Amino acid sequence: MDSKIFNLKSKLEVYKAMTGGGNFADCPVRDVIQGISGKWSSLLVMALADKPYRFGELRRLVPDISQRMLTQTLYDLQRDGYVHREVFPTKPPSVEYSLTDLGRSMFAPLQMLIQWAELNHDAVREARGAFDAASRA
Amino acid sequence: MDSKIFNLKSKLEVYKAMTGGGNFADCPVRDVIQGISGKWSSLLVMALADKPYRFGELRRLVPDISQRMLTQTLYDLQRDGYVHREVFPTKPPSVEYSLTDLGRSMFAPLQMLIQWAELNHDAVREARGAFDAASRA
DNA sequence: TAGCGCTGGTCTCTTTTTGAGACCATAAAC
DNA sequence: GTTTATGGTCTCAAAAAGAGACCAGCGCTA
Repeated sequence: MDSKIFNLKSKLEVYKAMTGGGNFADCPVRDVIQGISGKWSSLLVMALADKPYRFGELRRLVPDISQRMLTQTLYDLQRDGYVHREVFPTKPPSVEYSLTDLGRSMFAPLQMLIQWAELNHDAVREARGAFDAASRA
Repeated sequence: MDSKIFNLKSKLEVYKAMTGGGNFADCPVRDVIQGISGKWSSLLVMALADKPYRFGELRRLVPDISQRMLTQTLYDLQRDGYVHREVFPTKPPSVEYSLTDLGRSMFAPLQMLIQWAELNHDAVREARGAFDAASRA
């Protein structure tokens, strides 16, 4: 195994060995991936990678997130160690959210995916269009 | 801008210009990212990156997915052009799912994230533990 | 001093999404 | 003739998400 990135074949074997059952349940990678694969998580990490933002600023930046989900997603990201939450005792108190070192470290590979998305959204939209046209026929 | 990966500051500006409103709504990256950030999507892409699998095989590989969600997630992945579905006229008919070129191309950056998760799941679990301990106190 | 707005939330209600599991047709194997 | 395997769909319950009212504290303004 000289490649830096293991191919998936061996990954599958590793998981099978780890979980003892030959399947993906309780896979640690799943645990981490699911934490950042929510509807809003990657978007917020992306925003915070730019610079720290306050609650209201994030709300305006992502206008179609509900206040409830913004609160909860930030809470989850904080719990998993990606985001730092700091309250400033102004009147009224303001709260600033920023990425931790772990968060920045995670953003690096996430950015690869974002870049791929940026380069390939035309291909995806085209595939979608073709598929829908075919299923209408 | 000599870096291959643009920093997010400029991304934000680009989106603001594109959407005209200075926010993340209708961002094309969101459109693509949300398609692959479902609970099961990345997991299935990961499995199919190994080799083509049949419906029942995937079901056994990911035992805690419901049949309904497996059907639907595969359908969505097929619609977005990541997965190819082929029916073999055996009795009973068998169906094989495989990654398309687009799917394989997307798996490359996804794998970076998977690798990060693999290397850092301890850090995440530790952060989670510390956070929960602190909030109980 | 009475109203208003701004802060970052929480609470409740409704709608959407997901999960659990029954059901289906076909044909081969037992 | 009963069971087994195929890849689904259908229905109903549970969980998650969205919409929007409400809240407390203070500053501003009229």
